[in-house]
Amino acid sequence: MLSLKSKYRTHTCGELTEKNVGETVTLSGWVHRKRDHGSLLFVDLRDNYGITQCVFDGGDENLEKIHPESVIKITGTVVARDKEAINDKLPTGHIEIKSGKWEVLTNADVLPFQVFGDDDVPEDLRYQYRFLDLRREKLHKNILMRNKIIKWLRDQMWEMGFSEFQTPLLTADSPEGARCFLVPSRLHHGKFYALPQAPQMFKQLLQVSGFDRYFQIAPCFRDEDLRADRLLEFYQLDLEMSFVDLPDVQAVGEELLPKLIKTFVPDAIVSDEVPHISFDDAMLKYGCDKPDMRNPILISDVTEIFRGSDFGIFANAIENGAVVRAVPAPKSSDKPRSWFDKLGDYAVKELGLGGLGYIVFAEEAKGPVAKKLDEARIAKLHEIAGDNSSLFFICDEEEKAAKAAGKLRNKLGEDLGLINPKEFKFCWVDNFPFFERNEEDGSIQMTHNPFSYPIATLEELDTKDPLTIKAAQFDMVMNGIEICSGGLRNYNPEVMLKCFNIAGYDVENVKKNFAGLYTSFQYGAPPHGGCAFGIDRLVCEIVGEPAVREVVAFPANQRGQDLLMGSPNEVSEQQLRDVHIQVRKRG
RNA sequence: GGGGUGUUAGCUCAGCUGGUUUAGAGCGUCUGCCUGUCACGCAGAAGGUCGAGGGUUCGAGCCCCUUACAUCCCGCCA
Repeated sequence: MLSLKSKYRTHTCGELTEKNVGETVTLSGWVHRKRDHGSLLFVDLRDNYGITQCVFDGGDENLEKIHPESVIKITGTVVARDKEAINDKLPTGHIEIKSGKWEVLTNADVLPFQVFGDDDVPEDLRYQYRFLDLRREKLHKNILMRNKIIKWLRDQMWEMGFSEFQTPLLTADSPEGARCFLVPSRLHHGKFYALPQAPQMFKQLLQVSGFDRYFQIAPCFRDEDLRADRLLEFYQLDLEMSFVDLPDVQAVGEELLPKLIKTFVPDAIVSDEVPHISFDDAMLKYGCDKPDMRNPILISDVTEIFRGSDFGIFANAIENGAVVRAVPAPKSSDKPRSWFDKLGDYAVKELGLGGLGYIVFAEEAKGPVAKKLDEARIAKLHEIAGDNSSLFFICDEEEKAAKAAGKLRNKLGEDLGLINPKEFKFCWVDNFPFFERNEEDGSIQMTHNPFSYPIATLEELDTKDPLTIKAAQFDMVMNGIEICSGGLRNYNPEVMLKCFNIAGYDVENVKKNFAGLYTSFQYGAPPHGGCAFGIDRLVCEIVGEPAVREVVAFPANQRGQDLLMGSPNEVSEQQLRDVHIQVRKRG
């Protein structure tokens, strides 16, 4: 390994121990903290590798005045600390540097916020001084962890026989999905490059090119509104394989993910099995397409129990096509009235429901809904809920009811403490519908990206109701977070044209929008499939950060600005002229 | 584009139902003291257009309206 020694240091700030006692050493780093006792001065010196305490016996007037975060070089002798003075919190806590000489390398001004400690600091200040923020312990650790995870993932992919590729960042706008970032072309008047939303077509072309197994730690760009878990530019572990069926692609995820968590979260309880859940089942039982499998609550459809009952609101709605979904809350029968009222508020405010009906199954069935139902119906509901539980009812049009029930399931799981944060559970969600009906104009459109393969023969595509056709497409979900999406690709030009045809596109359109890929399919394309893992989100889960910006060194803020570099910014008139652009007036 | 929450010292926050003349505390900064601290301690000082603008009121940090900014969510987006 390359030595870390230089004219600035003989050791790092994290490596000296009792073994080094008596040695004369030189350290360089940031003044983390000073403790001034008059004629005795302690300086904690920090670098990437750790913190070492330096003592100036007799004090030092000049050093006392220096600001924290100034960079200094200290030469001194390693001495063992007295027993009482040992600091077990530091790896170097058994020794200290009895200092002779020191020298300022660079001075720091008064800081806009403290590097030491874990004070809350406003986001905009943190971004404006990201280099200071990155010195702080938590963020510094997160970034180093990300570093290790990416190296580990890359090693795993190599071991599994994948080859690593780079694909263009200046490419063409692809017609589906998110908005692209555009880059004007200087050489081609009025034309634009687009930054890739993902290297989708390139990785497929690499399959057609015969490379068999592709992977890339790929930057992806999407010009959409941001969230805590979304960035303008983010990274995916992108992979693609030839001559595979769905289970072959999924095997990569099953091999990779549980092992990843076990490697980087030592106290995690990781379940190796990755159950398959169909999209329809996920929407019914979990109320979303990314169920958190740690949550034991299962949603039931109880439409038939309420049909024709005396509970008029539901019975009438059912006649008009609504469904009723029941969400059980285990061991909640002793909750006070206020708990139920709060959930009712939540349902109205957050879920947009008219209200939240419920039955409490204590000694007897209680609650306003129970009064309206006969014994037989109550017995059936009791069976679903279990003893000492309550059952919440959501009645609405199917998709809305399912989604609201899913959100309630998540909230109950959290509120009732049913989720163990140390646990990591996975599942596959598959059998997504290939087509869906456009709510606005009633037309048939593709649900997923246009590259996925239908689970249907050409003949079935011709004869079956398109809405019943499923896609060879899957998501991998970890603890309720979608961490991977993939599937088999549509490599057969005939099938591809048929699918586009059903969605209302003609041959010319396909040839135009997918020119390169479509052409390549005319010359022998292997059956292929692949997927992509969201690296930023994975790192978040591993280090326990809810926000993806906490695991990226230089993220844009929620408005897509980089306050440190000042992007996006205006450019000169000449630069605009070079790329043949005129900025329109606002409004 | 829409909704929730927030904005008081460099930073974190308190400030009751609108009414102690001078808006408080901790951290940081500055000055002084301190030989065993490691969140060092002690004494003192500086530091405020209460985001901005308008309104209600005898009186507004607090109530109302407008607006800016931040953040989280919906739409959008894998």
